[in-house]
Amino acid sequence: MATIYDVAARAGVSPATVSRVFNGSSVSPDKVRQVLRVAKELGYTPNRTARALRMQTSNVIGLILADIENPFFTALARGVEDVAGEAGCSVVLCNSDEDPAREARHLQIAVSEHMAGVILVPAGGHSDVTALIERGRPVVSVDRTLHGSPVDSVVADNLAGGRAATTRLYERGARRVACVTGPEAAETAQLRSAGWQEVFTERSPGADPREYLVHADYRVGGGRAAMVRLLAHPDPPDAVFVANNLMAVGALRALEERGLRPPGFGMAAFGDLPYFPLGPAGIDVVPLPARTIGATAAKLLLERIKGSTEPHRTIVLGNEPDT
Amino acid sequence: MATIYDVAARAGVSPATVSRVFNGSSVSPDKVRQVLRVAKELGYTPNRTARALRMQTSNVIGLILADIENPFFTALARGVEDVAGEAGCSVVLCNSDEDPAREARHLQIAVSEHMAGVILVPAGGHSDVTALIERGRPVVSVDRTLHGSPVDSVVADNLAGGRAATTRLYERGARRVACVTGPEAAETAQLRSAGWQEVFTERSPGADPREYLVHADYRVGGGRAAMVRLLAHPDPPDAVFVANNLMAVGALRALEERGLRPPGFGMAAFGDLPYFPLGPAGIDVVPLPARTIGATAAKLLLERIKGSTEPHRTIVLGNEPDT
DNA sequence: CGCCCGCCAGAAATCGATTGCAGCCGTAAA
DNA sequence: TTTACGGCTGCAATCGATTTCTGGCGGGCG
Repeated sequence: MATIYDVAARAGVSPATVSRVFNGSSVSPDKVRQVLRVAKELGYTPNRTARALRMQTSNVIGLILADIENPFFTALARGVEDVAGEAGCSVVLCNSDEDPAREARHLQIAVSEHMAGVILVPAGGHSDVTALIERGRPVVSVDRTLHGSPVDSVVADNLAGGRAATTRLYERGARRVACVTGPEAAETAQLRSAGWQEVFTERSPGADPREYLVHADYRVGGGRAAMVRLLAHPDPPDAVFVANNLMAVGALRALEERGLRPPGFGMAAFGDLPYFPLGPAGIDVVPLPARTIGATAAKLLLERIKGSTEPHRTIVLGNEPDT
Repeated sequence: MATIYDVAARAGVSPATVSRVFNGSSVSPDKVRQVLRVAKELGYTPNRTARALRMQTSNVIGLILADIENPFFTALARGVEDVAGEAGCSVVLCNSDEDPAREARHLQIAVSEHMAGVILVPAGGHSDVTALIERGRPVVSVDRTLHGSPVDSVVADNLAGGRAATTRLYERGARRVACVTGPEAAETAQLRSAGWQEVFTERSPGADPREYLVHADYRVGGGRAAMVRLLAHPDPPDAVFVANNLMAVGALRALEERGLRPPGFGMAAFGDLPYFPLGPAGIDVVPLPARTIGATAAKLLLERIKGSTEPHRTIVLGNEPDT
């Protein structure tokens, strides 16, 4: 690998000059030309490690996802990449798998790799990002908020979405709408089911919401099991609001196994169904602008990296599809 | 951030000793204890950037994917992560989006970030990995082989899979099996359709294979369009072999729009359908062990990183599901 | 004609870790 | 008692870039 010294020697200048050529300080035009020519000849690229060490920062931003196999998160990642790429940053992606320990390890790496900033889907609800913050590295949380830390957040309107989805099911004639939501600890799960519950208590006044609400794990298997449980109720629901995409797939499977399917059995889902082969097919989808969430988060992060010190914001995006 | 000098000063030893404590050289037991205590007090973590600069290598391995939104690749990524994580390496994931230019940029970064090695889904068929190789950084290609470079490869048995899928459709009574495959430039697309063609010419001797083979882009939209074209044939097929998961989804949509669906209209797909809500539902799936491919590649890469100099291998994995 | 200022370029310090080399000390062998 | 040896330890060089400081040079102004 050609270093800055090789270029300097061959161009008959000092390393400082070469550095200045690449970092836009004042260098006489002929030396600029000279240096660029040699650099091209030698195939020189600045060593990012050395640069990061010296500058105490890099142009890499970290993106820590909770589940890399969930299309919602990968779409979000696309949004981040699009914006970051345009700004000349590279994105490195890590997978916490909803495990706070793995998340902590990745955050640690972000610090010691001098990443310029981090976009994080907090796994535990109490992720510790102080190490980043102390070093002036901005953090943006996405999909879920991060309490008690000075970070920006970008989330969907979970409460309104839950409400809207449930309302639509009732308007389509459902008598009793159940709810499959995520883990109790998950903020999104709470909000989405809270939206459901508001409408449920109003529209199904006699019934006990607790009997029609099941917490699962936001994954296919969990959604299926939850649906099975709901169908076993003595007075079973005739529609269901499922709080995320993967569980909706699971719930559909459970229904299918019993010969049920939308729209006969009403279903609404929060977030677009992944690669659903059969159009909407009677399922009400509350759009979740994954890509926009990612893009917005990336913009916020880049602003912070550039030095913005505005008060920290939580941006709640409406439930509209990605453009 | 506490540095090695802070620890050294506070523990009353030299930085060299601190370094040796963390890198397992001989240090007297009491100094070890002393250093570790101080390190914990100060929350010291070695600066990976500095270390990478000095050692000319890091324990980060790069994984460059062609399409991060394709569940096949994310499953593959999981396989890589599982193995690498166990070996104490971190994985950073990049997305080339099938674009050789983006891929080149990521490879460049891999070099200048001193990554220990790279696992690559080659985008163009002629990816240039010489920069890595020259520096002794191993590269493993996955899903597709990389001609002309000294790298290990891990691929699925595309030819056999194409053959098997097509055979099964004929055995289920199909009269004429069409094929939707990937881009002409893609090796996997060629092999899978070659498998199909072998069986097709044998079982449908009168017909011209070229009329029943469509190249598309390995994405949902492309699969749908391809299927539409095939159905417009004057003597339309009554079954189709689709060469990847996403195009199968698209093809299903096209069928659905015309009131067709498996198993009435035969369909076989190469690779598991993503989050398919309705079990197999009459679709023949050639399993593609995505996770195993990733895990195998990671093992090969780690061996190379450890210094193995065995001749380079191409591992062809059979079409069996992930365990 | 002399002085000052601005522009350009180079020398050298710096970021934080690793590591070859050399010195120190204690013990065992001669 | 001297020599040798081996285990610890520290000094200082090193990785490759950035950046401050300093100095040379030329031009404009008094």
